[in-house]
Amino acid sequence: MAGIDKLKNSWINAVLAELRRLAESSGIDAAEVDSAALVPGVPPNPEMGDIAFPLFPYAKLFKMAPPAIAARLAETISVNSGLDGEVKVAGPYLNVAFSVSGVAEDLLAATKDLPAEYGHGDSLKGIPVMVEFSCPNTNKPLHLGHLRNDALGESISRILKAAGADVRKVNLINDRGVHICKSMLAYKKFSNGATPESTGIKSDRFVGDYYVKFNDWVKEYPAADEEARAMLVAWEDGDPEVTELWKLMNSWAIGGIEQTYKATGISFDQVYYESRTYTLGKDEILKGLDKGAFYREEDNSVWVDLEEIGLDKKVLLRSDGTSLYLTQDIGTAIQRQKDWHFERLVYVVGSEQQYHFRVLFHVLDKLGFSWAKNLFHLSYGMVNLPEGKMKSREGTVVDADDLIRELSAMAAAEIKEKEREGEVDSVEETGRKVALAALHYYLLQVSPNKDMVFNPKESLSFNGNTGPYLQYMGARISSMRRKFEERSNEFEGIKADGTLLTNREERELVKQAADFSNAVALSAAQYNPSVLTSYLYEIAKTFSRYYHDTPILAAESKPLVVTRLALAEAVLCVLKNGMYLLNIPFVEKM
RNA sequence: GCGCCCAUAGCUCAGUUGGAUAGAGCAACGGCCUUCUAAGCCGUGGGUCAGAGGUUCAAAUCCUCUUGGGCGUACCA
Repeated sequence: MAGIDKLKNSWINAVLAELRRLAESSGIDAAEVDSAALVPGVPPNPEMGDIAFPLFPYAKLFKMAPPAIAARLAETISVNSGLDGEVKVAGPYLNVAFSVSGVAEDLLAATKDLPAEYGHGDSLKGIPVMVEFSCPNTNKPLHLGHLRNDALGESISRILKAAGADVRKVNLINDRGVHICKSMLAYKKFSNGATPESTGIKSDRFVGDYYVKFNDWVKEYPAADEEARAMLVAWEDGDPEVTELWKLMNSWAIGGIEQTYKATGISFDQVYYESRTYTLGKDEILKGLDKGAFYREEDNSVWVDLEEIGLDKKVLLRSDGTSLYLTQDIGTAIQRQKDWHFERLVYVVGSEQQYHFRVLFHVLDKLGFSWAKNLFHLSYGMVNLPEGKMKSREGTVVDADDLIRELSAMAAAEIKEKEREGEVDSVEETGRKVALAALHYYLLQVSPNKDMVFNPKESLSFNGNTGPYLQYMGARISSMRRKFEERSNEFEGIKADGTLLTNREERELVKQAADFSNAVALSAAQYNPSVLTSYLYEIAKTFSRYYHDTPILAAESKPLVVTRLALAEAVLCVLKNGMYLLNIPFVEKM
């Protein structure tokens, strides 16, 4: 447990002990003091203390007004507890301003040399968690909606891992179905053998363009739909020519998508392909049928009755015996459990599929799988434009590659405008990293379950509550470190001393930095990276104010320089590790 | 129709699980670059937390209803 949690706990125990003492002296059974009712908070401003105990819940028991209880506790608590700290009565609250020097010492020791594990915890220690995300189609390139999915999936995977879980990231590529055949058909009809190489078009976009062509074509030639379906049948029969084309176009689509993953820092431990999983699940359904979990209709289709969970009924096998999306997901989940014994499986999938996952989890439970209770749908809302939904028909879909390219160019232009070209290592590379910071922060600062609005103009901002702001603070501290290194001989043998950190911002920074692992744990428990975006923005802002007002390298004594720099490095450690959890690139210079 | 989700400043979003005067960024206005990067710092204005009831010492937060919006409710994925 971090120093700050220990300190808080000892004060909680001290207040409880004091409450019991007060009870006994008032002729009340000390067992009547409800420890669960004592929920400490944080005073509205730091001058009022570091921890607050609202005493309303005890008014009834003591038949005293809360301010009177606070006053009585304050009289004796310091002496009885032996704890070091200033106790302040603020109306019905008992506030404590404790000494942070012990916390500061722990913090400076724990963050020395910027260990990448600082902030990691064990709230999910050893739990194998599989996280599925992205799941693209191979008929078109990624768009803004995928970027939210990818950002959430990658970030929550990193967060769960930092909370101690054993995480396995998996993708399920939707590489079969009639939509793929549509691209293939249009390619056969219109390409004249063109390739991504011959045209210089990014390969997933190249495939997507034929999907668009198909949709134009089918308006004039409705039989194209029928031809696409026929092609799917030929594919399922293993027709060599169709299979060959399918392989070729899939390799283009997937190759292009992988380039985008690389550009955005997304990766997977294992990739599943729907072309190989789409027949799974059938046997399991038949087993369930034997056990009486499902029932067969006269037309031979198999159904599950969902009345137990307040829903209707759902088909699991078509009358011709073939699988559906749901059936495949059942089979895939079982297959994954065989591949890797997860305790939890998190599906990062849009909120429009909530119904699907309720059914999926329920069916797996009915089939008797113990792990079915730990399946979780991390449902996220849609990304809309200021004008409304993105619509491919109206061409308002924001392409992922285009967006990243535009953002990167804007960031690069900003670097030039600020005349920092000579300072950064590479304008292009730094611009790209700043762009990703803006994008990922923007997508992750919103609670996942909510729909969000993406305004292409405003969202591209690099000022204020944004990813680049975090990068900027990191770069500033990095810069200070370099300057310190140049003069390090002046400070030989001088050690950081936590007791020197006494001003308001220093105390705040110590407390905030010490709280990092709690923020990580909370973020993991809630499957919500926005907990971390808020936390990091707060600490960055505190630091920004601090170094604006307080000289660090020019502090009045050498021990103070060393100590303040160590504090800055503690903040840097938090920023760096925290940004990693949000997939926001760290930059030494910007 | 039924189910799930959402509604907080002009705009985009937070709000630590029910606690102190509801916060931040953007936008607007006003200050601060011979001093560790001005992608910054400080300040001003801006709110009936959609509305109405209820529970509670205490509600943006929990419950009910109403209004407005989104998404589902396929032998599609």
